[in-house]
Amino acid sequence: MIESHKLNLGQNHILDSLSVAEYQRLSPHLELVVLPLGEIIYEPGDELRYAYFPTTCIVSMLYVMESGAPAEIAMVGNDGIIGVSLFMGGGTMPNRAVVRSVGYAYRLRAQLLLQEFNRAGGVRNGTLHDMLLRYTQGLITQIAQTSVCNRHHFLDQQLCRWLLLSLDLLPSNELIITQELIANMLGVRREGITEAIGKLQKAKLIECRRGLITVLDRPGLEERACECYQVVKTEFERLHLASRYAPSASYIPIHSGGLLRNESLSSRQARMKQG
Amino acid sequence: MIESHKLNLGQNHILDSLSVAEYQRLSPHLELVVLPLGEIIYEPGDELRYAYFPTTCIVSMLYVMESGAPAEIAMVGNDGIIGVSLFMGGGTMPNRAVVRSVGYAYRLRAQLLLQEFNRAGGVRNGTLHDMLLRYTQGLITQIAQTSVCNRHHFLDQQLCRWLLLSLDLLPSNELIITQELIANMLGVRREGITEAIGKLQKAKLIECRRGLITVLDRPGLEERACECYQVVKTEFERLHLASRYAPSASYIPIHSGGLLRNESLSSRQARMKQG
DNA sequence: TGCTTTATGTGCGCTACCGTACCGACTGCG
DNA sequence: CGCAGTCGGTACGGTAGCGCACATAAAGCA
Repeated sequence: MIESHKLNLGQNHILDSLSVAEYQRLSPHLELVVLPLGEIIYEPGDELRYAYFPTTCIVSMLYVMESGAPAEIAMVGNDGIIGVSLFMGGGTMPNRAVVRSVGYAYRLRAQLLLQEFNRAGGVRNGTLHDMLLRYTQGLITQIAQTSVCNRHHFLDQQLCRWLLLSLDLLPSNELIITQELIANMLGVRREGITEAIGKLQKAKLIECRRGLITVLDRPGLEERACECYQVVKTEFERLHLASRYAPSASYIPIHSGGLLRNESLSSRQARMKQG
Repeated sequence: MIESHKLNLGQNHILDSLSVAEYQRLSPHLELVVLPLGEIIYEPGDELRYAYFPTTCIVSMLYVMESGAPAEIAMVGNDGIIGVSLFMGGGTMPNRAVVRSVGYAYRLRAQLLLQEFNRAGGVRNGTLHDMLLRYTQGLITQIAQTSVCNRHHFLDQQLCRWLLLSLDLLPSNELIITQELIANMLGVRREGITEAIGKLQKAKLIECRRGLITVLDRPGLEERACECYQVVKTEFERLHLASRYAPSASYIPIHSGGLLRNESLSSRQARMKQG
């Protein structure tokens, strides 16, 4: 699970923003790990032993209801960190973090993160302390906007928002995920997603195969999405938190050829379906 | 607007938790102010000149959509602070903060808050820095749970949650608010609220007059509410953030006789209806 | 007092999404 | 290859909440 310390380094936005001194202190302790689809980073109430800085993976923060039905609170990729409760002081969270898209992440022992977080002398600009809090503020906006979107917008608009937010965390224009999982994330029926995807396909915005969605027309998606996507994206840019992959004005589609395709999609996803 | 520095002091949970040293540094700069219904504390993008520590008022964080329709993201009372963006580093937020229930709050110049926040030596336990971050984590849970609730639960359940959360921020069992405003907060039709309130009245859980809701049976409300209320409340208690008014196990109803009734309900509320 | 404003209650057709059921198609595995 | 398991498409009745249009009632004001 643990790979070279050098490979792929510097792909997480928070790590990229560290001062030289901080980076030198932390980098020896950063371990690059692969996070497989369905891996649970923490459960409600779990004390974290590590914080994770995703580079190519995407992790969902899910609330799992008493009924067992999950709902996505927020998604975290190479723009952020998993383990906010560590430095925010709560220690744990009442939700679950689960890997939604295979990929790499750097992990750092909780204690070391805290040590660096609390180090901060007088000046804080550009420090880890500063970046982590700014990221957390961005997270608040993402969560809040999800709430608004849940209430007010049509499912196909929500799907556009969700696709775009996911896409911004990925290096290609392909999303490896089943409709059932999307339904879980958005907290709706699987059939509803089928219908919404059908609409987007008819509009030539996306193209689908089993467990794979290819975005054909990103600007078209943005146009069709509700305001929520832009609100979140603009706020992240303002906070200097935008993902390394997030395109701003112009957009040139990339074809990865599915480099990080999941080996065993089905078996892994079984774990994610329920509590 | 500015009242005695001593009157009513020590009713905000964050201020109450400060160390003696911190309290001594800050208290000379805390101004007790009345926040009237409908007062806008900040608009999206506004740089804050003051942070506010509510004691008896309730402030809503609203997102105002492009259509002009508002939706409540979170509510803040004597358990928290208005002005999270100050210490989180973003400076501004993409939402609006508006007073939903008249009352008092302590205000503190932004610069002084930041100064104290950044002071923190090695030990942080029990400091303002610590409390503010822990509160912010609680806020995240509240926002996230609102999102889940929006998606999954019936309107009358959501109303129960909302009533209970509001009640926990108030010293009596009376809520001074119109159905129209509740509808705005929950992001639904006014008629929907009328219907939901009707159900709760039939169940003898509440009693209503124009612009006034009296809670008759709190345990009944809790039973009828969805899990979301308990999740938020439990998390706030775990983080030592519970409002001074929030009852835990046992509950004895209080009759204030409507001490802080709004003088001109209607005119004020006109401002809140739209963008 | 009577008039105006504002809050609340009610009815009715509409629709986005739900719950359920079922079927075909793709994929991975022996 | 053929089978089993999973994924995706479709259909259909049900319903929570919407949009609209009024009616009623309570509070404020002159």
